[in-house]
Amino acid sequence: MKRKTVQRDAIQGVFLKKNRPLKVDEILEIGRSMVESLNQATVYRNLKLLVESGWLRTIHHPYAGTLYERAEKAHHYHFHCRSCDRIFELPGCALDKRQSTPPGFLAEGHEVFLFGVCSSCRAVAAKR
Amino acid sequence: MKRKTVQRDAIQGVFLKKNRPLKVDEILEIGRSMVESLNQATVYRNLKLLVESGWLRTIHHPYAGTLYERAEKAHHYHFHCRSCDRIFELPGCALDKRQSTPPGFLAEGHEVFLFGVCSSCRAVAAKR
DNA sequence: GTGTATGCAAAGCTTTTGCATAGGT
DNA sequence: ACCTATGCAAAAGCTTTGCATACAC
Repeated sequence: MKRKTVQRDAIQGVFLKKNRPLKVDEILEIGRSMVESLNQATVYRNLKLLVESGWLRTIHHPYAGTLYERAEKAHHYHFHCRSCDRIFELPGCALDKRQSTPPGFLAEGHEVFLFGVCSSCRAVAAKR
Repeated sequence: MKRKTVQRDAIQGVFLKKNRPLKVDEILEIGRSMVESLNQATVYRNLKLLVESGWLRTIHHPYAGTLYERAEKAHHYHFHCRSCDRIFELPGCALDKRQSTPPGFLAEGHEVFLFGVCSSCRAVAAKR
């Protein structure tokens, strides 16, 4: 049976507080400000639990590695700015599933990552 | 200056021979059948060189990790079959870039991974 | 002959796991 | 009181790096 622990509460709290995709070391660091003893292994174990229970979802960032975000958010894409290195969440789903899936294939889900320069970085570049 | 070596020749040969996305351990194993002494570190160093020179491209598979494929191939998506675990290359690009990119953002590239069941696995499942 | 690329081994990361024990129920 | 979840430390991938030497030029 799944027990309620202050550690898992803290980990979930981190996501509620930050409301953006997070890396494991960020979760650990922020979580420790809530529960001092919080351990790396505990974070990994709870992330796995939370993904399995459907509370979290993993994102696979080509450069930054694995990120986690709340699963309740609607399906969306991610945009990585190569200038400021931030990750943005893009609303909507612009993939034509029928066109992208060959006959006979069943697509159950997809992950999209875009790369480029975000609007604020472009504005800065234009000024120079 | 970049010297020609039998090791890099072999690594490139592996891609020409297999003509599909490959993992590092596959490249090492197949490459060793061509150059017995081929070393892991050499593979990693040459993969980096070949990516930088534009001969190879990396794919970031959410489960299998990093894969490499020849860069000369046209832009395409990847499909991972959760039943047989194979990775398929899907022709074409069905993403509406304008729709998926917010105003002010410059999208320079994107990576798409689809998950589901491939046609042959579906056929097998249907028979049962 | 000169200097880069290789092989080998060690080290760095990220993630997982074994084990004793604290703590939720 | 029971037994799961935690903390700690070690281990297990994957990738990078330092160093002596082989070999491409």
